[in-house]
Amino acid sequence: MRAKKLLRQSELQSLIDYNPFLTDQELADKFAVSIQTIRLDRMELGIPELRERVKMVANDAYSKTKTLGEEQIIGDLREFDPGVRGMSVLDVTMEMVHPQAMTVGTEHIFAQANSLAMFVADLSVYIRIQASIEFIRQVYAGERLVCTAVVVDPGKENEIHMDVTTTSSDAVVFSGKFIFGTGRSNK
Amino acid sequence: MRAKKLLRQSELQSLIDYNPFLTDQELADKFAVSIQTIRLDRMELGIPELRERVKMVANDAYSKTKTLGEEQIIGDLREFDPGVRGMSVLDVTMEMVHPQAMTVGTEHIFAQANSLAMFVADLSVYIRIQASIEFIRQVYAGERLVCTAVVVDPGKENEIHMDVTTTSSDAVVFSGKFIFGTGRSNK
DNA sequence: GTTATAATTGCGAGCAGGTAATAATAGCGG
DNA sequence: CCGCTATTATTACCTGCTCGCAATTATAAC
Repeated sequence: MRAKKLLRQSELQSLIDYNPFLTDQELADKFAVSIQTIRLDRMELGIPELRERVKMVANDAYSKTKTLGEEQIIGDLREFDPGVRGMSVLDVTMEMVHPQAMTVGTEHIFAQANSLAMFVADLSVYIRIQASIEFIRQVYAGERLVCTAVVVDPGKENEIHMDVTTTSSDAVVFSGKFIFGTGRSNK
Repeated sequence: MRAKKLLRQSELQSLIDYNPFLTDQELADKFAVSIQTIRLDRMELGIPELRERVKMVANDAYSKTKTLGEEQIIGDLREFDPGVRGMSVLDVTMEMVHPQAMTVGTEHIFAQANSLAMFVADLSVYIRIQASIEFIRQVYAGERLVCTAVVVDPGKENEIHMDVTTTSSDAVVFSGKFIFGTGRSNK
């Protein structure tokens, strides 16, 4: 008797982990058990009700897309000399890796570099951006990416040139040259 | 009177856009109006109830972390000829724009292009990627980005060359040349 | 001013997906 | 067979709505 219950509860746990959008009724059907049993199981396992689960997922997602959407800098800004140079640090989390390869999507590496460069250049609006970039090696979860952006040629009118390099424990993983066309004289 | 209503509705729209977790009661308080008015406004604007909104965010987030984490393609794959060419479509949502400038972060445009290119090249693992890219103009929420990736030089050993172009209603917003170093002979 | 029309507000019922509490029943181990 | 756990049933209540209908208030039209 006890075995059956434990089995069901562990399956319930992973079922809900996998799909948090299931109602108690649906779960009860899957296990051919009454809805009350499911509720008891949830209580014993400390699993909140559907709506709370959905809310949690939504909140997670929301704060995640917010940090990716509303801040300028992807990663933490560590050094900053406006119009001159800047440095940011990005810790690679599991969410950033493609599970099959276990490597970080290059879009994240690019996003860190690009956002830092734009922030240093103080460009929320651009006319045109050109870049020559290179991803030198793959990056794995747990690595700490240190990105440095330096303005190299403030000479030309309406253009800001910038060198951006990302390293992980002193090995270069990304480097790029950015040219921002601003449509304004970069005073 | 109609002016007041329209103003409130547009504010309501952006309020909910900004924070979908508000109940009708909370919204009614903010506008110093009855809860029924809020409900009428929501209906006229086609805004679903709180729980539906939360569910949508959660679903989005859920499928997003899945597509961004478990699939290679950011955007919807529309055409695909393995090793030859591919096309993907990405609808720009509010979450992708930087609110100050109302323009899309270039990292999203890059992510679409890069992931499509890697998918067409069938590269989950790379040795080195070089790219020369250009963001030609800014992109705003609501635009539909159509990205095309074409393999242009399958000649060289251990290298895949690819041209990637992103357009929005037939105007080019991004173009890039990617060179993937594979460390394998591309059969 | 006096209507027509639009906007707002106020109920009451009902629904989904629960919580909480309490009671009845089934199943098995000793 | 007794006792205990597991399961099921029942009921009341909750939130955040929808739906339908009526009443009131504000604004525009004549």
